Amino acid sequence: MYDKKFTEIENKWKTKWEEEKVFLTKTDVNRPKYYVLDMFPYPSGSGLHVGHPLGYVATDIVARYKRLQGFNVLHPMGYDAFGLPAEQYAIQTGQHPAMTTENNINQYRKQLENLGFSFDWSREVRTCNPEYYRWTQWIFLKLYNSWYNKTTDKAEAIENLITEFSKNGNRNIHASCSESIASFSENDWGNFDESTKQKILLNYRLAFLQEATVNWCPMLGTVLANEEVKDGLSERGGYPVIKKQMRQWFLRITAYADRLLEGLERIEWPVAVKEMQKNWIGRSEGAMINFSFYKSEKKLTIFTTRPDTILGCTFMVVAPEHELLPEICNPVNKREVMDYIEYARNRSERERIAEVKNITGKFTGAFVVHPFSGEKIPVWVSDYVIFGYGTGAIMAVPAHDSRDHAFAKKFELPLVEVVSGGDVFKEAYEAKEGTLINSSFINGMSVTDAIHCVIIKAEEKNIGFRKINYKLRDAGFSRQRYWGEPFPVYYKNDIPYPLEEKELPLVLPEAESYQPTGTGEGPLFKVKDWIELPDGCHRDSNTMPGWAGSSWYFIRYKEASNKEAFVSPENEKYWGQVDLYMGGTEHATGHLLYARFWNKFLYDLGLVSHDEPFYKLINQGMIQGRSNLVYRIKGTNTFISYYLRKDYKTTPMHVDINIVNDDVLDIKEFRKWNPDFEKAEFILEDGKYFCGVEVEKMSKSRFNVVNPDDVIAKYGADTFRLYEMFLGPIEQSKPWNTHGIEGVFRFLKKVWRLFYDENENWIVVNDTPTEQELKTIHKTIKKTREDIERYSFNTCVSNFMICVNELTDLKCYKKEILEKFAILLSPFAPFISEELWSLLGNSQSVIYAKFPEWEGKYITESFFEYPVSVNGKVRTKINLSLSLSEKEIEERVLTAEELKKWLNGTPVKKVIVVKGRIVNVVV
RNA sequence: GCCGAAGUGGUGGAACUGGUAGACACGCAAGACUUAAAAUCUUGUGGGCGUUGAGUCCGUGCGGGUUCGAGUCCCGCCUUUGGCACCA
Repeated sequence: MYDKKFTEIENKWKTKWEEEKVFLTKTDVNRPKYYVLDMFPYPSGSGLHVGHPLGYVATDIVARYKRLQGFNVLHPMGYDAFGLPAEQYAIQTGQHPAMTTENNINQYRKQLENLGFSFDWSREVRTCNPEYYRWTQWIFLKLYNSWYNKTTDKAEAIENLITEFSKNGNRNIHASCSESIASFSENDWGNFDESTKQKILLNYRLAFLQEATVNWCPMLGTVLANEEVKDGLSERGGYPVIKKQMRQWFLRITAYADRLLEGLERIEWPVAVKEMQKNWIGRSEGAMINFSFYKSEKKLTIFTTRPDTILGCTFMVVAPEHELLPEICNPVNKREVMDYIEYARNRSERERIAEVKNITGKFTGAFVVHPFSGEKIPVWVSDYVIFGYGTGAIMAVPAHDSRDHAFAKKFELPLVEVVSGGDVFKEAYEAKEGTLINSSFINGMSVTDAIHCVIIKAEEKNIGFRKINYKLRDAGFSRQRYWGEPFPVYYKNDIPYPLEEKELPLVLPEAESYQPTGTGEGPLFKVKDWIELPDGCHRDSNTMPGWAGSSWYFIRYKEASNKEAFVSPENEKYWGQVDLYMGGTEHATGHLLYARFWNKFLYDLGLVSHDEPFYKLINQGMIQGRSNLVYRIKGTNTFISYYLRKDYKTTPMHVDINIVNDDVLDIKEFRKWNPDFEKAEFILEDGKYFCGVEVEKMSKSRFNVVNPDDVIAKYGADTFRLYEMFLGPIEQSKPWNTHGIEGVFRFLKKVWRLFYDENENWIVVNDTPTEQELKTIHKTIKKTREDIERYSFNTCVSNFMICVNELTDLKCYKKEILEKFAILLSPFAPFISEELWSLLGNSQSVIYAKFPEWEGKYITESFFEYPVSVNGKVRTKINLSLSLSEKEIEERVLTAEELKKWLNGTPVKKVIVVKGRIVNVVV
């Protein structure tokens, strides 16, 4: 019986697959390739839980399916092994992160192997391995040695730029750079000293150092990326985050903003992820417009997306950090304004967000002159204007912007309606519909026309120009951390210089302490003999962020063993784009954006062949935990059963789901579980203690983690795989619930019984299949193909069940049929399929089999039972030949006896016949 | 507030381009086997009315619309969920 044998079968094939290296993949230009990839895991200390494999099972099915179709399939796995948790653990326990990481990886590997995945382990990568991060550092140096040429719209070597500078200065250069650089001639360039040259070049490099306001987390002692900060708190740990000025490495992702946006059109990704990336990039079209200060040469430049409302501008607002602020302040207001700047600086990000409704600001005493109306307009300062976006200054149009409206209301500033259509005294009218009023030369125009007209006019007057702005910021790339890639640079007189390629990898040195210094230097700062170089130069004490290694690992898989290059051109080209990429939504704006950026950069250098790395993306849903709760009556050691708890004040507590059965607590085990509960009292109902239930994230602290190893021990990996697929569509999140697993297990037992009777006698015969049997199997082949192609794995499993139910009813034990079925099942339940395949007399593994083709002649029906409806309601069914024409069907239906009572003599208006589908009679 | 996704039996879900709603499975109920339990097998299972059986009405979050025909398309609402949130 299968239920006694599955462990033996699974162990047998696991060993055999490994011995025979059946999953080893080699480049083969004579076969079409298929690249199917999972987002590689961070090997955490708690191992895999049942949620992790969901995506892996799906990709493994696709990988095995594509192999059966003759594709050469690349299906690798590796580990995102650098990162914070290992380091936090090291700080707590003093164990080297390399050690704990290695242990965790071994644990993961074992668990993954138990699940029967067809990974080519010879290609495994670990981002913390020097042989891997040597190339991460190499790519960093490529970024450092490149600039973005806007004219050719791609990254180019920095040498070209230097050559151009020495020929023509920077007058012809159109580049992405940090700040606008004063123009210089070829002579100037020649006369600049080394330090000036390097500082200028840093402005152009794609990896560059910059003093910048960063998210500094004092508790973690590190800088965090925007996406690591949620609501002003660190995502990890939930500690407060403040703004701090620091010199950091940045990657110039903003140079790629437009291409990152455009590329989304050419890939098949979930709309939600595309939307998120679009929002994150945040492209907005508008204009830069200068307002001259009253009786001054100085200008205030603002960015607006609504130049049409310019005549409705009644005041200006600048961010507290705005550089002009100190000089433009009227002496009378200066004191107050300076106090305000100080106040704004000391407000943490969290306070600022929490107090959005608390509008603050000060009048600077300065005025600008309206470029079109000539009116004198006051300039205010407020922290509702963000320094980091646009120019850090805005023209306020209270009638048509709700933030300006609120500000005007609070400080009693005037308001002028310029677009008709709303009640602007009540609330700002922000719609782009309506006619311009009170607006001199644009009166009567539509919003769209007015926007265009104002920009043209501003360009004519030389006070402004069309401008596209992005929310996307250059990516901070320094972390004050130990467990990451060291920067392959050294500093001489505070100027960074790259290491030579042959000096790579720059290996992470041993450290005595992993504690952050707290001063903004990384822990490496304390490793003096590493950080300080004999010639007086020094290294960077920071390391790269977690996403560095994961931004290109999908390329390394194409040739993980290459010692001379990050990948050879042949292998890169052969495996090309990732055809299917599976992973969680949590990487929508982090990993997936950075990986696209790095890949586009490598594409510009001609190092990869596709500018979009991942063609098809699927986000697998989360498997949530199903927690159980017990309720302790406050101030006592008495626990009250779930349905009785309402009359008491109780504290809910998570309880280990392993000592709960069908929500009933095992009191004996509970007493043993924690010494505090040894003497606990219980108030029961029907002699049972019922627990509460909550569906939430699976985590150790909630005691709701289900380990796949336990499920596999009880039912086997095949059942586990089938069950995870059977739960529902792959993209959907769902709670783990073992109730249904029996059904899938039963199914495999039923499969087994098509080969063996209840006394374990082999019952397969070589007889010729009947029409019915052929129909069943060919129907299933067709459906399985179609469903895998659209990633509908749950319906595949249903269809296997239907097929087996039918074959069981038909008592079909025929080799010809069962052999086909074993192949169909093999991507989903590889172990049992492999066993049955070999029992059927095949000496080679089922992975070398050919996926069966279905033939229309076995499936085509000659008759169809037409549902006949009258006025859209199904009234009867009439069995008719499918060869009948629509006219003939109509005649047969109208004369049919069964329909008489419904027609009841009423004249028939119309008959709709859909061949092979339905007949509808309209009366 | 803005943007996106989704609401189908007691439960997970199916229904691909509008064409027999509830496939498949869980659960439940009844029965067979068994001293008994488990396992296995058989039958039933959206709701109401009716009933020996047939029958018949209602039913895919709610209200409207398009259509011979709507779970599916359109409009308006409600709920759940994910993301963004002073981005000018």
